[in-house]
Amino acid sequence: MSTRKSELTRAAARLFAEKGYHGTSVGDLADALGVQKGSLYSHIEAKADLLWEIAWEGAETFHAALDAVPDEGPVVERIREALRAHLRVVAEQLDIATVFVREWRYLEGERRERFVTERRRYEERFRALFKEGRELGELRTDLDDATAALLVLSAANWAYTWLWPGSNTDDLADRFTALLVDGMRGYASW
Amino acid sequence: MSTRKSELTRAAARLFAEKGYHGTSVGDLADALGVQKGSLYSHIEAKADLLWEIAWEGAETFHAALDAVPDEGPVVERIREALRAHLRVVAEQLDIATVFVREWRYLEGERRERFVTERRRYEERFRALFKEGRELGELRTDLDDATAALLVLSAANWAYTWLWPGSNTDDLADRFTALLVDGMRGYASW
DNA sequence: TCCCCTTCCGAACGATCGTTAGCCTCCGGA
DNA sequence: TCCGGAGGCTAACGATCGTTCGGAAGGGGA
Repeated sequence: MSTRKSELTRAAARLFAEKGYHGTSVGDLADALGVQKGSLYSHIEAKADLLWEIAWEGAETFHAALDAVPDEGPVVERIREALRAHLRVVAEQLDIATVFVREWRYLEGERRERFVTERRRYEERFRALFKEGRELGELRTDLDDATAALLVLSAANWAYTWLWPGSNTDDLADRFTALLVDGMRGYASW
Repeated sequence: MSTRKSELTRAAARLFAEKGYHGTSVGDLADALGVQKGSLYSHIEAKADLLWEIAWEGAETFHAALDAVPDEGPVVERIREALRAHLRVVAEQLDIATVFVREWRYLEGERRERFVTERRRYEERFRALFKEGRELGELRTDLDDATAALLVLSAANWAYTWLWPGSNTDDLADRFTALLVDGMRGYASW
């Protein structure tokens, strides 16, 4: 893939994240590259292609980050690593993450379905960790694992609104994990 | 305010939530009312007015729900009630909540600033609960209250994506609260 | 030297955008 | 009975939308 094409994709990610997909015109994209809008069609067939490429790249990036989490060892550690991995991607690829979380819904047709499937699979991978933790007894056996997973996924999916590129995401992920594991009250009060 | 005007606002909330503000045309709104698009301008001066009205109504609704939470009594109970109040609004006014959480950013100028101020104030009200809980010793004294608040606010802000109108939001809020208070590991393992 | 490939230009396309205007109809109150 | 205002219609406005097209510049490989 040529350099110019990837410049376009990067600019599109930035503008889609900033102004939304429908709020960004092909003219805006052309301006970002210092080029006439007609010229962009040497690189793409349609504006919708850009949205698809960015959203799909996001899916691949998040899945790849999760792949690096071992599938054995203490569950709490793996949850911590999974959250670290996710937040790291958000902070390092904020534009792509934003499109992945918020703008994907403007995908149409078969692409939309493919994306949704992949997104659901990603969330399932998270959920499985909590379920496993409960079943193995590493988390409390009466844990409502679906609710726990929902809480973590909410933090993960909302992160693009408050994370900024320089954040120490590992530290943040650890604090979230510690909080979820030990609770807000702690042993001191009981 | 006439009935017709409120019908328009309701339809706009639904369409903005479904297709996004920029993804919804004035023609779409007119279709929803079974009317020509020019006719809408008997009720509004501009499309942007609708976005403002809906977003602001959302702000008022969420604040009003939080107003019903007592400002004394056990902090954990008040956090629970605050979360209940929030989730209830989301489930009962899903379209408005969606605009409040996601579409507000297409507001422009002074309206945008006013909205952001009000939104920040809402989140501050949540944060204050956790801070108070820690300071009063009702939550663990070494609690990272900012992180705890962020976790709850993430769940609250993300809820519009998975809550559906018939959900038992009180029950859900209680499960979130219990999880946060007691943690995922529980006394059994320590 | 020639040729191809990438990249861009400039101009234009039809479609759709949000908004305005003038006119008409209907209905409730004076 | 008349009047006024609310609400809707039709038609059109200029602007902007995403996209197409023919041509041309430029550079690298043969």
